[in-house]
Amino acid sequence: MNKEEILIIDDEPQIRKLLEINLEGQGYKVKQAATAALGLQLAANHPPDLILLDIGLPDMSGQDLLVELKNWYNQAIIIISVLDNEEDIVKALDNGASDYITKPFRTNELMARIRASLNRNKVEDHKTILEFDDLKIDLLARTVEKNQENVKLTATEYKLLVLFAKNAGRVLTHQFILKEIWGVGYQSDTQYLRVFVGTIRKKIELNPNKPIHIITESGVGYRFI
Amino acid sequence: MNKEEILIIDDEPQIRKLLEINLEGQGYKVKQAATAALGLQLAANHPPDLILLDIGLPDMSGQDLLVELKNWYNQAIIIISVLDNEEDIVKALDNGASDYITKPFRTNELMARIRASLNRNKVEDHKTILEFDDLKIDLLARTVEKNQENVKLTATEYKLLVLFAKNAGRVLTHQFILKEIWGVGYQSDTQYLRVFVGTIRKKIELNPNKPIHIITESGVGYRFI
DNA sequence: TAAAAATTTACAACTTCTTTACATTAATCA
DNA sequence: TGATTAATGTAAAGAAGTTGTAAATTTTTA
Repeated sequence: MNKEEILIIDDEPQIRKLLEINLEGQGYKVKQAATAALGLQLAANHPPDLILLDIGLPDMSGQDLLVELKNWYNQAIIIISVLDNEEDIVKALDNGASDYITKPFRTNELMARIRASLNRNKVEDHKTILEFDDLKIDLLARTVEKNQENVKLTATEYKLLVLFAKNAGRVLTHQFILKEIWGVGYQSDTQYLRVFVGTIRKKIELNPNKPIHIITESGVGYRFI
Repeated sequence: MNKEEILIIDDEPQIRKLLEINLEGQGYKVKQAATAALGLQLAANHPPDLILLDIGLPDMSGQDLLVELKNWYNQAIIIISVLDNEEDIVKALDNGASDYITKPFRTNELMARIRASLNRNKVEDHKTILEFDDLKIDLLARTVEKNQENVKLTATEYKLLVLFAKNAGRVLTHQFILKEIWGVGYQSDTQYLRVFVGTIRKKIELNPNKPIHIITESGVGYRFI
């Protein structure tokens, strides 16, 4: 099998080095760019399987680069950001980043995220039956089963669950979810989300107090597994 | 056994070629059309066992062609679409498509879908008696029995019940049902549906207040079990 | 033309959505 | 760490939207 390629766009040489060593150790092929301009060029020349993008770049805002890339690059982009900049993270996720990780990061965790994102690329998101452990969603029949038993969801609950399931593993921001389900203009009604996530959890989680499917990412949104 | 025939309607030659090679490799007979007009003509001349229809055709909206075909063509139509465009897919399913797959697709998956659809056709074609617990529908004799007792249904009630029974387990939207039974143009007359579902329930359900066969999916449609 | 079926109307019953109030949990900072 | 603040979760009530039913009216069928 061919080595999977990962492009790192980050201005700090020591971070690049650290990532390079770890990623190559995992058997990935690594390319590097210290500036947004170079990163864009490398990505365009030979699209990698995944991009690691530092959101705080000197020559161009990482956000702009992200938007630029997302115009044509359909694979996973994982954002690297300093810890205390939650606003940037949320914005990046809204702009289509698939995941984020904060500096300083534990390399194990980053590697796991990378594997998950690469996997997701491979797995078809065109399936009509989505399965997650004990949970099964049949998009054609429009039915949901937990342990072979039919679960009755309202129209909105179903829409929400499907949105989560189609983006399994990804963090979806409140904003994004609200826009997708309720449309533009409801983006401050995060309370809806809490109520609906609550009712869905009651229906699909074995233990709604300790959800294993719909995970809360405090301050950001939710992640479905 | 005769080779099963599959008609491909797609304007991209390379997709057609790809499909042709794979399908013939699986032992199917393949016909091709690059335009909606030609596809319609070929289908009419010699109805294939299954149609693969690209929803983004140049000369005619794939949705319109789908509606056109569904007027007389009773077998499986699998939609191929570029975008994972929820709206288009829902619309296509409402218009009677049996399945869909988005480009780029893995051929293995498509082959599996085709086999499944062809199988379903066969089963449906051959089955002239549909049974669900205490309910028995004889399509040839055009009779319905509840606990061995004959149930008298009007023409519309019968059509509706058969539609439900043939799609047992999946949710049928109001739109879809109205189009199938009353035809295009009645798609906002959901009140018909309520009245008819009511009368059918009175005739086939043990307890019409707590239906076990025709289940309401509020805001969406009905599901038959 | 009479009977049956389909359509339409009106309203009751029910389900789902939204909102509010408050409890619980997570994040922050001295 | 523990107190404080912010974010999330839950329950419940009222509003809004959907569905069900009976019955009157129109259309079709025999």
